[in-house]
Amino acid sequence: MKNKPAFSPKNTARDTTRSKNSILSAALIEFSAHGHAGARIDRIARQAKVSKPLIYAFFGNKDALYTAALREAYVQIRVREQALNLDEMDPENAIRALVRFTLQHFKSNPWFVSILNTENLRGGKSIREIEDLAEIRSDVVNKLDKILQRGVQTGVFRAGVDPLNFYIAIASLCFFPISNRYTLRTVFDCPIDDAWLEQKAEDAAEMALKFLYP
Amino acid sequence: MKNKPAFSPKNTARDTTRSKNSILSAALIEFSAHGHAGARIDRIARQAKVSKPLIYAFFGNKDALYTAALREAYVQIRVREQALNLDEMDPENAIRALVRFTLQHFKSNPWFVSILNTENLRGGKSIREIEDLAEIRSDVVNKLDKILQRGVQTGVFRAGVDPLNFYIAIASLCFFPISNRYTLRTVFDCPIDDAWLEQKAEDAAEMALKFLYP
Amino acid sequence: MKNKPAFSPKNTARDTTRSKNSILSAALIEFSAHGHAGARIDRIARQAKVSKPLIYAFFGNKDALYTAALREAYVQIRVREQALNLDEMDPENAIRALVRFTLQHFKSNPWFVSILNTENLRGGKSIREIEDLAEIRSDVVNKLDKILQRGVQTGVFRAGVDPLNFYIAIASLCFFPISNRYTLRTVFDCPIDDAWLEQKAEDAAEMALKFLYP
Amino acid sequence: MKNKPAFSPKNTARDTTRSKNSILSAALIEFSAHGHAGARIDRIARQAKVSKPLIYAFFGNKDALYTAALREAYVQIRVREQALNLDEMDPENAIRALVRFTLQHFKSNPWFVSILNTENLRGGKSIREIEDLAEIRSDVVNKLDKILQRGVQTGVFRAGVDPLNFYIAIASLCFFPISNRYTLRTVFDCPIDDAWLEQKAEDAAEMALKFLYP
DNA sequence: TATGAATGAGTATTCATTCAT
DNA sequence: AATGAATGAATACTCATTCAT
Repeated sequence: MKNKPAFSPKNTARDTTRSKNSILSAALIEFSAHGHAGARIDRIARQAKVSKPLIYAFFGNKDALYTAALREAYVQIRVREQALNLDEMDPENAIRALVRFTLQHFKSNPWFVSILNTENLRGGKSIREIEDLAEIRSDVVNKLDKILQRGVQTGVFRAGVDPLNFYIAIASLCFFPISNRYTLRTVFDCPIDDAWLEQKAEDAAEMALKFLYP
Repeated sequence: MKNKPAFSPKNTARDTTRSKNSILSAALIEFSAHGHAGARIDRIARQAKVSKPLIYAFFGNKDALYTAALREAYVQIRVREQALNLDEMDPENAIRALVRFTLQHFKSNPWFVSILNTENLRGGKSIREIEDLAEIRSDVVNKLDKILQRGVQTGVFRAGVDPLNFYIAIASLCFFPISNRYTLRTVFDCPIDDAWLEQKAEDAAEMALKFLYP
Repeated sequence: MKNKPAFSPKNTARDTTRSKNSILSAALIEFSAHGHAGARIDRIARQAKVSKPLIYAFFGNKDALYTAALREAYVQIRVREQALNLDEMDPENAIRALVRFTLQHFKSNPWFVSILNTENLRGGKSIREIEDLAEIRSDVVNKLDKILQRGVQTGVFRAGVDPLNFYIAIASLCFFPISNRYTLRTVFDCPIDDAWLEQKAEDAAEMALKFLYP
Repeated sequence: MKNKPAFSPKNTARDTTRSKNSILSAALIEFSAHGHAGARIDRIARQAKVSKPLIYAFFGNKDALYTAALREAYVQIRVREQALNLDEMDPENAIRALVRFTLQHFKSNPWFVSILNTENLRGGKSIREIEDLAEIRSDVVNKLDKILQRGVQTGVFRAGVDPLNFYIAIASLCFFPISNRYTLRTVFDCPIDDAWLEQKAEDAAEMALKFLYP
């Protein structure tokens, strides 16, 4: 019981960070899987391999933990967005890449889709509380703006397209089929498998491009 | 105690129906406002002005009530869809009208958006249980199909556009800005008021049409 | 399981009252035995032979239950006070009887002494909330007033003694030795048994009377 | 991390005492403000500006800390009692001074009143544990004894009055109006301000003296 | 059909206490 | 001597569900 290795003096600070991150990851999973009301602190503690009181010591209460998890969701998704490099492609292909990436992004991080929906179901009660909004804001709109400008310069795109509204359109086309996959599947009796989503991405890219052409 | 007046024969059947509908309406409101886990049978009973045991007598348990409310949401939304008449318009205007209607539809029936999201958050656990799917399926895809065919015939639209996929694209463009209004508002700092949504509808119609042109 | 006697239709209303009273009695015992913070809803439920949710259904929360128990303590003590009849005694004996009764009263209803102390320890937070103060107010001061007036008339008591302040003095002399019996016992090493308290009552009566003589 | 300066040899003994006293003061405040069950080790630690483990290192557990705080209450109150000098007054004035002092004493040290009540509510569980009772016992009874003897000698007081019982009577008259101020205030609708208490002291002195006269 | 009373099994949160350094 | 991190065992309170009538 007392055989902790003596060569580990850095324990305190590091373990705290590890515990906090562990809790945050577990909370993110739990809240996106069960929603705000359905999430259980018990499960988060078990998943994070810490005790419940530690969660309360670090985060205060369920609401604050949820808010922290929501923020973490954005932070993680923004980190993953960094990987996207569109500067070297020609404008049309950049748009195609952006659309494919966006859909793929939502598909491979379903907890993000879920926690977004959860938060909107709550009327955005918690996202308003987040202070450091800079870390939450997406850089993609800026990237898109550059692509559009390049396209206008080369004459392949028409001018006057608002990058934010255009990005929201792309996000809509990519988010909805994933977010609503279960109801779509039953109501329209379509498979919603990888191939189907792949096709969605192609359609969306096509639609986006045709909207941009002069 | 069991001396209900014998001279009230209509009581039984009619009141039963009224109670059931009252419960269903209350449940729809409650589930879309609070999600599945956050909904409270107590509140539904109070809102519907019936006792809790009556709810259990009619619907069995919370899950079954939720499923019934979900079904009711679709039924109601399909009823409202009937009002839409597109046959008399020329194809382009019909598309424009369809897009505007769809966005308006989601905007004025936010409980539908909410309960759809709730159900998808649950992985579609309940919608699978609904038996009478015919009543749930939308007729809009058929209407859209006819428009597309008319457009192809008059040469204004290109051929080969799948009506279902095209409808899902339109739904995406209309659903997402409403469904995600709260996070969009905070993250992108845009107003999401009526004017903004109006503009969304115009953009969406434009995008849809350009996708259809030859 | 379904063998409840058919001849008991009055059940509902009566059992409710019985449950409420049962809870109230248990709460009174629990709060006076353990103080406000030390009291346990669990124990109250077990003692009252009802479930915890029923307590919450009837009383709302721990604080409200405590307030109700405090009120009940006063109500019960006032009821017991009614038994006291002093009109037929001569003034001096009436004072003696009043003092003896007061001490005996506190001695045989120790939960009253305890809950009074508990409430004062709380700064009177709850007694302020009680609405129907009439039921809580003691009639003893009025009775005492009459005795004093009779005594003044017969010349055995001096005039000008305020009945309320005089009653508080009597209450002080009777309350303190009982309320503080445990610390007194240890600090002054005196027995604080029935005989000792009996003697206290005689001393108090003597002191009270000498204060009244002209 | 363990680089406390070696040139601080006084540190050990003196700081220990300071920490202990700091804890004790904080505990006294906390226990008298919230009772035994309502007191929080956390708050005591914060108030005393030490860590919780230090409290446990010094005192063992909550109960032992409470006992130490109770003892400290008596010690402090006895220290304050030393100030009282009655030898130079004539017996009647000495009694008056004693009564006034006693009431004033309770009024200006309300934590003493509170912790006494708390301990009695606990059935004296902890005061029994205190070993060094000598330090806890009041010297006032001895002082009072001398006054009574002087009064008997000068013929102003009657003989045969037991000083302990008489002191308890005085304590009763002074303790109760302060201890029970909140319930008295509400039940009898009297102010319980300084003037009222002042009057109480005069009444009590008057009552005490009349009890002593031959 | 309809309901007020009642409850078992949770659920967020707290608190005295200990561990590891 | 001293502490930040951590936890087992409650504790007030809730909620879907059922009982008795």
